[in-house]
Amino acid sequence: MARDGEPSQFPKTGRFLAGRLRHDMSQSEQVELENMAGSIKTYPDGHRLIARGDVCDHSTILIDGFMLRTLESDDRRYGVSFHVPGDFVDLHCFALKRLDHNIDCVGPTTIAQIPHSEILKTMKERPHLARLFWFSTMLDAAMHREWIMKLEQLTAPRRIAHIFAEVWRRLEMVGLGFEDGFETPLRQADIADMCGATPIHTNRALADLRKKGIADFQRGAVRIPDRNRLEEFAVFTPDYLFGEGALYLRDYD
Amino acid sequence: MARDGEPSQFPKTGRFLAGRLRHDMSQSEQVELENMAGSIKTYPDGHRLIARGDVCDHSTILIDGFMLRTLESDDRRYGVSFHVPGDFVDLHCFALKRLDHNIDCVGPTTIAQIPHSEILKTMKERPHLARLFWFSTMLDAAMHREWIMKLEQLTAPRRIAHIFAEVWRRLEMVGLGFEDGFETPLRQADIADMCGATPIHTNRALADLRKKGIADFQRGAVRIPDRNRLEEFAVFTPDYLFGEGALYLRDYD
DNA sequence: CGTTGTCTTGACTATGGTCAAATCCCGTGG
DNA sequence: CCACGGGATTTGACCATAGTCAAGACAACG
Repeated sequence: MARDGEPSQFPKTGRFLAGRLRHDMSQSEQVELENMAGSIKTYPDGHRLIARGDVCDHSTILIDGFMLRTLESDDRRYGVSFHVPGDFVDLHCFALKRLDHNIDCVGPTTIAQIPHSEILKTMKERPHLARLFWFSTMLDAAMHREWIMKLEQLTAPRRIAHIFAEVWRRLEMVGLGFEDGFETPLRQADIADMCGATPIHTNRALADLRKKGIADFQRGAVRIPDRNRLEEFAVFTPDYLFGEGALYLRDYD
Repeated sequence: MARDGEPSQFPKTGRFLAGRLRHDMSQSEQVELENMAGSIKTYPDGHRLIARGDVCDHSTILIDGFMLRTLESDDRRYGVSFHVPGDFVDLHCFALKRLDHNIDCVGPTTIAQIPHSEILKTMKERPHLARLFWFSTMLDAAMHREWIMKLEQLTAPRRIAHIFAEVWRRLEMVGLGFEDGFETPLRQADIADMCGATPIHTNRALADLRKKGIADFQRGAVRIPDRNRLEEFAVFTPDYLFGEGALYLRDYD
């Protein structure tokens, strides 16, 4: 199943850009990146790795587990994006200095951190690798945009189906998908936060997906009998993930 | 009214990052940027500058007028973000190569374009300026995130109020706001596209804002009697714009 | 003046929120 | 092994927000 991203050779950063532009990284860039990453750390479910407004001097690569980017308002938490292994979750804050959002762990997670001084050095000495870093943050922006459209376009059951479709694809890109779905520590309340619905409505929407035979979400795993049916229901087109497809990049220059 | 951004000295790029990190640009960087920009062009209302999937070898700085980033699905147009003068509207595509979205003109617009070869040179020779470019794209991502939350959190009248509050502030940052509101060529249908509502519902929501005395949107201009009331109604906090406020950046390093 | 696009209004339906309560699930302690 | 407790999930009844279809008013422009 694992296609790209060699976690064995590069245990900390082997999944970075897997399925996208990893093929455009030279061996020496891959080694360089791996060496930039500091010691491996683990966090429990629900841990808030970074809070809005924190000044940060390092960025985090997610090795194992899942994370949620969140914003808070009126005592409610809103999910703005979801992260899977290989994602450079807060590279944004290298350019922004302060992060405008929180980074929350969903389930137990394993990470490594890269000091911003290393990234600055990369910008000065390795413009090609720097551009790949930039690319990875632009990928997040493209996913944000797609999600904005989907929030505007879709009803709750379809929004949830869209989340499932996207996460499944992204997990496959880093070698973590299964034939019939994927594993996830998400709770219904997390999904509610992610699609801006109440937990109660989310519950009914999940029941609807189950009844329709589109997706069966149960404690820790999503089973999807028919990918086409799911993606059609969710009006999901994977181009914006910049994997294979209409927007796929062969390489730079 | 104009605080930052000196369009006289730098007619093409003088508003870039005005109100944010422009103070962190050296005189030589400002000159360099201005020189990178090609000839000035104008486009009519509704012109689609770039379409999703286009491969681009230059990026556009908006000098005058307004633009809308849009995505299309099921024959409907969805606005994902709005742009004001000084915005580097499609710098994203330097890193992404193909753009995942469209760039549409709202009203007549004036722009200049910067070839990607120049930006590549900047990355190799001027890492500090390159980082400011990156910053400006991360600003877009931060605005996307805020908008995701607002879509999840707010009803239609409040969404519209939020758009007004944000656009007003951003126009002020580049010296184009007025005491009591701002001018805009937006139609009700555009606002509908931007907040994911039907034109009919948007019309009622605008009537609601008018009745409440929060904002009066009329052909080409928005009049806002009381900023505090608008921002409170919209649950608007300007931090995420990275102007003055909790997330403000003094400078890099 | 009529044509066209934009805006406005009305009546009805569907999607999602709120409050309240019941049930399920699983780890803990007896 | 079984009762207990707390979090997570499920169900029901009712209300609010937003979409749909249809039609009318308004304004700008020829």
